[in-house]
Amino acid sequence: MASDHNIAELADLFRLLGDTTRLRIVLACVSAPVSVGDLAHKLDLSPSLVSHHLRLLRAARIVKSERSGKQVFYVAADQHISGMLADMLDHISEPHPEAD
Amino acid sequence: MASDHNIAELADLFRLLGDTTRLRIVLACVSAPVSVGDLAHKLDLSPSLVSHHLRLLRAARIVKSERSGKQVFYVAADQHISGMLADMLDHISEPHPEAD
DNA sequence: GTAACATATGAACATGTATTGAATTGTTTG
DNA sequence: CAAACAATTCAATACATGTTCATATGTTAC
Repeated sequence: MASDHNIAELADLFRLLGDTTRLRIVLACVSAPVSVGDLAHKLDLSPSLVSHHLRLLRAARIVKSERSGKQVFYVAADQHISGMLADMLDHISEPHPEAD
Repeated sequence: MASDHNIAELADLFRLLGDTTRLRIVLACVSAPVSVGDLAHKLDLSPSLVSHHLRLLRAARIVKSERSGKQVFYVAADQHISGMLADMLDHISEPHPEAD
């Protein structure tokens, strides 16, 4: 079964991905590193907001960061994250059978 | 790529699973139907709170309900949900490689 | 029908958190 | 060193939501 610690950690992961803005940010840098500014521009968000969210995502090891000159690039932390997100998108895009 | 609608739906799913109490409830009825009272007793929660959460989970098609006499039994809505949760638990329980 | 039980709902409260804008830190270029 | 750019941090605000308690609905047994 699932330990309390695992449940808490899993809930943390879900909670972070459960915000539309944060999820868009993760999906935008899931396949290749993107700078904070590019993310902000691409998603029409303020750099400040993007940075706030990236800090949380980084702390949870959902993304990792790498500095290159003035810019900092973020990308999905590992294959687990990107693969999981792909699976979840598959799950969502499938037709929902009617049930109660 | 992921449409806005898909992103919103996926974020909803994650958001609902991102609460410890709700996640415990889902995990407790992932393999077999459990009544509201049993869930409350097993998880040491008030029936009211459990019912509130089940309503949200049911609306999002994460669980489905079936009445049997006075009791209402809840169980994971489909294989996608239970399989996804198993995968996620695997992901969490694996050791985290050190990275930045 | 009434009583007892199981579940659901409503309102109120407390807590958490997403967002914003200003100020700060870090980095490169002159 | 100063200026310009990128990113981060801080404080404040607005909003969402988890929890509680009281009340209501639905079901079975007497």
